[in-house]
Amino acid sequence: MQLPDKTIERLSQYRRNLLISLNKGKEFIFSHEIAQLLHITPVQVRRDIMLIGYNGTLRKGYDVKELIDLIGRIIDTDEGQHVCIMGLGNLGKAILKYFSGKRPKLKIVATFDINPEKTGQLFAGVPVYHVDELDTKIPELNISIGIITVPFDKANDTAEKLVEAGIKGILNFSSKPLNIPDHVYLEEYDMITSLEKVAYHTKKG
Amino acid sequence: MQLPDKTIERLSQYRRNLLISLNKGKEFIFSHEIAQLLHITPVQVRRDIMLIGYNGTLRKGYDVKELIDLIGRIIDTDEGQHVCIMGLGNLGKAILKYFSGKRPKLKIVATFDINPEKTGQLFAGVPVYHVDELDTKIPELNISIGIITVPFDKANDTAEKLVEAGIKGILNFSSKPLNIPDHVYLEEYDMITSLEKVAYHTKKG
DNA sequence: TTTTTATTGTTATTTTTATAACAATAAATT
DNA sequence: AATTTATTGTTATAAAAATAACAATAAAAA
Repeated sequence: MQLPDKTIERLSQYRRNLLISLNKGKEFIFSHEIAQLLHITPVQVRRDIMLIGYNGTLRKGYDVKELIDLIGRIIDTDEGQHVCIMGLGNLGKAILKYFSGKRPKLKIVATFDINPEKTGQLFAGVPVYHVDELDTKIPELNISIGIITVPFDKANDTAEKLVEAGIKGILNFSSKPLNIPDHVYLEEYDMITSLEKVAYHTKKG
Repeated sequence: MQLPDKTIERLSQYRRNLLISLNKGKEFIFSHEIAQLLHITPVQVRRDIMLIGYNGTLRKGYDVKELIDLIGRIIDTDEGQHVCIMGLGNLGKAILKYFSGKRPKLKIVATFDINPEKTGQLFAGVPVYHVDELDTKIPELNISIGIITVPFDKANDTAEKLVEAGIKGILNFSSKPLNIPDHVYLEEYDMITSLEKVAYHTKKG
């Protein structure tokens, strides 16, 4: 099943909001209710749900639990994936704390830094290794996803090391376009661009 | 001039990379060189540059300095804009430090929190006010952009307060779709979605 | 001087994404 | 029992974005 990128993004958001609804005791939900949660149109919700091959019940809507489970089967693996953070500066620490516990199937199991004052310790319960240990720790801890939070000028080196160590996907916070081979999935997450986009639109208004 | 959203995003990235090239002493640059920096195609670069109405020199390329200046005139205002951060937790602190000094035309001039242990002090040289002071400080400090880093359940309240205080644009890190009127520009910056997107693509590979 | 080459600028085409239209139908209402 | 209504699922259309095609031309080479 080949899903559009934008659908994947929305599925992630559907699931998070559906979990909240489920916790509130909601068993069924209409497309227009999901749409309202995300501020999009009901058509788009139905289309996404169609694309993942789920069927709701006419006049009753979608079974919240079933939909959550299906989205999970699309995004997650059964065993979950292990994640590491490259660079334990302010941003790395913030991201580590931000994610911890939020997504059970995506577990941050290690962080890597070059500063010997940080390495060998635990931060927020997660071990801090030296970058030199990457080659052994990535396979040993079965890490498939790396989050890069190192400074601009170190980003490409870090990415190359991750690729060499056998990483499968990278989430890049460094605002530096990375040079990695096609078989490694790369998601750029550029704060400066986002803020400048707001600046542009704010300027006009 | 009505520019596509994606073009704006790339302009921001062009500028950052052009600044680096300029500092290395590069005066002219070809579309394929810019493309290489960002890992996109030269056609896309030329098209973006066409859209902003700039003209390069045949066989010589684009004047780096002129292009940087033009992008600045598109994204920034002459006087620059003032920015505030809502919530001084780990993420808020990391973002504050991350941005400080990076963009001279977008200056973080205040942070807001509800914790009385934090308010009334300085963090990284920026004053921390209580959220109750929002209504007076936003106009007083001429703040037009707000960055939301508060937890999920406080996000909508915070956004509403910003809107009431007269904010013009919001960058939302809270992973919570916000309920704000159309005249306020909203940019969602959802880390969890980004990570789950990587997870989905990594799973397949 | 003439030809070739490298590069820009722009129009045309394709692909991706979102929106609209609407058929099907279970449930509710009359 | 017949009609209306609300909702899903899907196909059709439109909009946005990316890519391809190519004309124009200055510079370089012949």
